[in-house]
Amino acid sequence: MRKEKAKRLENKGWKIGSAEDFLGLSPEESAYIDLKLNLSAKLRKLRAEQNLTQTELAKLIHSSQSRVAKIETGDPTVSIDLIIKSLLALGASKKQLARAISS
Amino acid sequence: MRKEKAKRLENKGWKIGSAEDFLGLSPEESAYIDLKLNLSAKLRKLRAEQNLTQTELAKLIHSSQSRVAKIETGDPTVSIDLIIKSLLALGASKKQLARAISS
DNA sequence: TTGCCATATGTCATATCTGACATATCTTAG
DNA sequence: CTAAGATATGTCAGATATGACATATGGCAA
Repeated sequence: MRKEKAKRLENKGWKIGSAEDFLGLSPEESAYIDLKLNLSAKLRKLRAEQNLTQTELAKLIHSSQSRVAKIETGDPTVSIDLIIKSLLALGASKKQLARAISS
Repeated sequence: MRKEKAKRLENKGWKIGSAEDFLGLSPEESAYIDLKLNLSAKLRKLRAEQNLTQTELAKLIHSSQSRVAKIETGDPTVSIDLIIKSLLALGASKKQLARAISS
C-alpha cells in the first residue's frame, strides 16, 4: 500500500526536504501526506507546550493513548479530521492551523 | 444529531456571521464545522473557476456527482479528508488551503 | 409548456477509520 | 542494572465515511 510506505520512511528519518514524492506518489498524494505530517507535528508541539502526556490528551479528546501516538507518528490509518479535532481540542486557532498547513 | 442541525441551518441561509454556536455546539465543534464549510465553499469556488460540473470533478477524484454535491453542501457525512483531497485534485496550493481555513 | 442538463437528497453495501486493548520499546531516575 | 512512566506498534470489533445508484429539484433554452 501507498501510504504505508510514506509512513515507514518518515519513521526511519528519511524526511527528504518535506515531501516524499520520489517513489510513486502523485503530487496530490504527497501534498496530502505533507499536510498530514505538518498537522501531526503541530499537534505534538502543542501538546508538549501544554505539558500533557499522550494519555492525558487522549482523555481530553475521548480517545486512547495508542491513537494519539498514531496521530503523532503519522500513521496512515489516521484521518486529517481526527488530527484537526485534536488540535482544536488543544485550543489551536484558525490562524495556527493555517500556519501549520502552509509550513 | 448535532451536525445535522448545523447543516440544515446552513442550507436555510442562517449563516450567522460564521459559526453557529448558538445552539448546543461547543467552541471546538463549531470551529470544526466552520472549517469544513470554509473548505467546501473554496472547493465550489475553485470548481466554478475551472468551469467544471460536479460530474466532471467527480471523475477527477474518482467519486460520484452525488458525493461532490454533498461535499459542497456541507453534508455531515463528508470528511475534511475528502474535501482536502478534492481541493488538491483541483490544484489548490498550501497557501490557498491556509487562506480558506483562516477565512 | 417540454426537454435537457446541473445540482441536491436519500439509501445502502462496502471500505476505511476509530477506540480499546495488549504488548513492545524507549527514557530517565534511583 | 531495574523500575516506572511515557511513547510506539499490532490487532480487531464496532463505528463512520465512501462510491454508487435512484430519484428529486432547479434553471433555462426552444
